Amino acid sequence: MTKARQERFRARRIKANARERSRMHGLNNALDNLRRVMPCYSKTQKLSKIETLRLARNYIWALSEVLENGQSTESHGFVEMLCKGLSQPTSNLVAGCLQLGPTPPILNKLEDKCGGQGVGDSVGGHPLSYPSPGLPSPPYGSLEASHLLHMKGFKAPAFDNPSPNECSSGTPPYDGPLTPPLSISSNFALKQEPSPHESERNYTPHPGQHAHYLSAHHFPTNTAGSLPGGAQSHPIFQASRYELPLDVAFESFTPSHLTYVYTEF
DNA sequence: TAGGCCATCTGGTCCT
DNA sequence: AGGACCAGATGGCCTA
Repeated sequence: MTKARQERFRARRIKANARERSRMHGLNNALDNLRRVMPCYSKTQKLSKIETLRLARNYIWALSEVLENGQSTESHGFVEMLCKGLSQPTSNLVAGCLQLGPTPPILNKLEDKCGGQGVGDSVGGHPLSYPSPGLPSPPYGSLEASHLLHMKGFKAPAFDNPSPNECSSGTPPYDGPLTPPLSISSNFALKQEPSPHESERNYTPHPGQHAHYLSAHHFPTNTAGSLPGGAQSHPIFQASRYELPLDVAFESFTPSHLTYVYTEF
């Protein structure tokens, strides 16, 4: 190879590198645009590329369920769909965002979408972006709901019993094993043995999992008064052995109650 | 310090 | 020939 040819080759390589850089920047810009329309968009706490794609898939799937089956965006199932296959930190982030406050950001986004600008039209802030009333500003509070599901052993039912008919309108093809489920850390002293409510609720414990139940002694006494319905009237306090499967607890108590319990421990 | 994530470089392949 | 796309390699940065 002559020197002149080497130089031509080098110049071509440099040009190709620049094009490749530019191409990747375009790809990243597109990915960033996608991040902006995802739940829990934050400039300071960016989702990774792979998590963005996974969340986008889940988001489309979940919104399809909303449209087709009328599922509530405030339901536990909606959050489960969003979190499916996501890493635990991302799941916690999403769950925390959607379970805090009176108005799910998703709803705000949908409303904004319908009445406002199109995606990508905004300047200096996306039309679908945070915050919504009652929600913390990014990076999403300190311990509150962003940690709410960070509890060892919690496993949402939909994650546990995957089946071909798991979703009436069709679960999106799953591209690999799930990352570890949302986990509830540690301090719930939890039991492996069946709960009295297990059969009633058709709740199936998971071998090797823990943190299945929440019972009265998990609630510090000074929080009892804030339980829904009042401490004495609430079933969890009516019997010393009364226990709630965690998924049921999540339906029964607001995030603030559970957060309170969690932080107390 | 290991692992995750990322940007960049590079060579290969395909298409125009 | 040159551009687009892709995947592997590499090194930097950050965090647990």
